[in-house]
Order: sequence, then structure tokens, then C-alpha cells
Amino acid sequence: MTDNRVEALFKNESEPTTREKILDVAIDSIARRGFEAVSIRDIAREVGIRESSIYNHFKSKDEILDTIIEYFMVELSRSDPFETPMDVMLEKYGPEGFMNMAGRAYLERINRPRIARIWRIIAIELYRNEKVRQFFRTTMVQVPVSAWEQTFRRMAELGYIRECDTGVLAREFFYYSIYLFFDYFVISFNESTYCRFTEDMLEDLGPHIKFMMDAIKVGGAQ
Amino acid sequence: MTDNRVEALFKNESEPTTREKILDVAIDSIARRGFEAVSIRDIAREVGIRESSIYNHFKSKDEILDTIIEYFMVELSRSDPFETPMDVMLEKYGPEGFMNMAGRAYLERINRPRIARIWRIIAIELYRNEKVRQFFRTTMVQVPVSAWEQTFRRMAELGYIRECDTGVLAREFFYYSIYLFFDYFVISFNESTYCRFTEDMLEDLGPHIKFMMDAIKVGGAQ
DNA sequence: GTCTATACTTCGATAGAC
DNA sequence: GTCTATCGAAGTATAGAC
Repeated sequence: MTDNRVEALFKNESEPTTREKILDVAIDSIARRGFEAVSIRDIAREVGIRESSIYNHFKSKDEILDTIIEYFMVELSRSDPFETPMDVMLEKYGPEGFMNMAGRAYLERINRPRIARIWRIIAIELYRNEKVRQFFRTTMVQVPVSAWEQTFRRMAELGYIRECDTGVLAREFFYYSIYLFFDYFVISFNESTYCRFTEDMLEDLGPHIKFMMDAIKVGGAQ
Repeated sequence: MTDNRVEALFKNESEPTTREKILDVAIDSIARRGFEAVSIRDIAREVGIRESSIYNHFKSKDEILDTIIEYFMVELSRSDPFETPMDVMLEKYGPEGFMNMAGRAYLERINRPRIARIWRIIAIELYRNEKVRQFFRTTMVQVPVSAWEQTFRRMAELGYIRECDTGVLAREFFYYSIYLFFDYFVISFNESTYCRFTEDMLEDLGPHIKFMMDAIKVGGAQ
């Protein structure tokens, strides 16, 4: 990238620039076949230019992937997930309702059209791209687990759930969710349905949330 | 392969054959860098022969990977996991003890030295190898989940746990386990510790089993 | 069964005309 | 900014001598 303004990569104007076309094609191809299997020639052909023209927009093949990943990270870190205070939400919907809504808010935030394909790229490149791995481990695992731990602690303080190990509880909730992510984007990946991932995930998440909340509701087992 | 006797690939004799050396080097390299990043030349160099000699043992690069995967599948499907009847185990150790022991037995069965590296290959190749994906989805997800569903149903029949949706229960237990697999072999993969995966997995599995069993023990929450 | 030599393809990337 | 032309490196695979 020349200007480092990742957030302005896609301007949503009527006619996309060549650079935007290249990124769009790259995102699509890499999500389908993986970075190593997609060549500069493949991308150029689909965009409708020669491969040498690619190098007017990116100085190497690696820079294309780096740009995609950086775009993804910036997009994810944009809007905050919660606007209404947790205590208010809890009082209004109860703990199970709160979790369902928080899950939905999170999934809707991370599932915009172009981003959904990059999720698949993240899942694929995780094993060989140290930057992606680092990002996933912290931003997609550790940070949410810590946040959920705080949330459960607050729930316990307010008497919505009984006292228990909130660290265990956070992992119980979130590791299952990450499994669903892998299931959706790798194990059971289906190219044709892959933009409905918010709906599908929520459907699978519902029984999980119910099971967990039943396990720790006030007056339940010790 | 010429003779299809996958199970006899590694004969454990004092001096490994060239074919065995090739497979060993291939397993190691592919587990580290992925199939596409490893070339025939890389493998030949490390074995100590010329690349053309590889073709005396395998007719293509793809056949090497196919052989590795087939070897893996056959090895996994060998010994049965349980020898002692479940009812006896349950009476002796209780439901939580039973699950811990079953987890340990399963993990020990699937974690032999050469196999541990192929687990990493499986995790890596999942996204682009339809055969691996099919195998994982059925043998590593659906079959164990069904088996655990049966097990939980029996536990409920015998009064060790209270009546509940055993399908939900089986997924609660096993999806978490599969997350641990991905965490171990992809997200938090560490080349230097990757043969201790049985011990590490069991350590993480303990609190999970305890949480689940607390949730469904007799006399707990409805 | 291993070697040398090589065919053939595809890859990422560059130079220079327009 | 796109084109033609091309380079050098690396890939899989084969032929044939020993």
C-alpha cells in the first residue's frame, strides 16, 4: 500500500478502481483455494488485465494478502459492539436473553459481505501466517474470553447466576463458539451458503447458551 | 501405492527402507510447512537422494500425501477404544471419572509418535482436501458425537445423570474437545511441544468435564 | 534403485514502449 | 496505467546410463 489508509480501500463508489477489483478478485479466489494456490496470473485474468499491471498497484503478491488482512483487522476493530449498558440489558432480557442478543450483535458486527470471505481466508492461513495466528489468538480468543469472564462476574454480582468459576464459564461459552466458526469455515464449509453464517451460527448457539444458563442459574446444582 | 497394504508401511525394522525414509521426511516437512510449500526436491534433499529417485517409490507428489492420509486412517481405525464394558466402568468410577478415563483412552489411542504429526497435516489440509474433510467430518465429529450421545443416554438410564437432551449434551462435550484440537494444532501450535498433546489436552479437558457433570448431576437444576 | 540430464510448465517479477 | 516481451527461478516429471 502506498498511503496506508486501509479503511478507505473500498470506497463504495459506482465504478470500482482497478485496485479495488484486484482486491475483490483476490479475496474471492484466496478464500476458495488458499493463497499459495492462487497466482498473480489467475487474479489478473479474472480482473481482465495483464499480470504485469498488477504490479502498478501492489509491489508483490504477498503485499496483496497483507493488505487484505490489514483491511480485515481495521474493519473488525471499528465500531464498538455494545451501546446499551450491560446492566440495563440484563434487567430487561435476563441472562439468557442477554447472551443471545450479545451473540447476535457480535456476529452481525463481524459479518459484512466482503468480510465473510476474509473469515475463510483467516481460517485457512492461520497455520502458516504468524501475523494472522497472533491476531486470532489474541483478538479472537483471549480478548473475548476475558470480556465474557468480566460479564459473567457481573452477572454473578447482580445475582442473575450463581457464584462459580467465571474463567471456566467464559471458556465453556466461547470455545464452543470458536468450534462453530471452524465448523462453518473449514470442516463443513459450503461455498454456496457462506454468507448466512450469522443465522446459522445463532441457530447452533441457541441450545448451547440454554444449556449453559440452565447449568448456572440461581438455585441450580452446586 | 503398489500393494495397498498401508498398515505395513512402517515395519519398525532397524534400518528403514528408502520408501519409509521418504514418508517420514514428507510427514515431518508437510506438518511444518503444508503440502503445497514442500517440494519433491525438498524431500529428496533431506532423504539424501535425487528427486528423480522419489519416482521409483511414488508415482507423483500427490500419491505421497494420499499414502500418508491413508496410513493415518487405517491406523486410527485399528484397535477398539473400549475393552471394559461401560456399565462396569461407570459403577467403579462414576460418570465424571468415566469421562476422564474415556478421554484419556481416546487420546492415547490417537497419539502415537508418527501419528501426532499427521494430526497437524490433517488440520492443515482440511480446507482444500475433500477426502480429508469428509473423513474429519464423519470419523472425527459425527461418529464420536453419536457415540457420546449413546453413552449419555445410558448414563441417564442408569440414574448417574438426570434426564436431558443427550444430543445437546454430546455436542457440548465434544465440540469443546475439537476446539482444543484446533487450538493445539493450529491456533496455539508450538512445534517443540507437540508430542505432549495427550497430557495438555487432558489438562484442559478436566475442568470442562467437571463443569458438564456438575450441570447434569442428579438433583441439580432442571 | 540411484544417478545425470533434461523436458516442460508455471511462477513471481521487471523493462520499456505506448 | 496498461500493454508486450522476457527473465530467472522453481516446480513436477521422464528418459536412459549404470
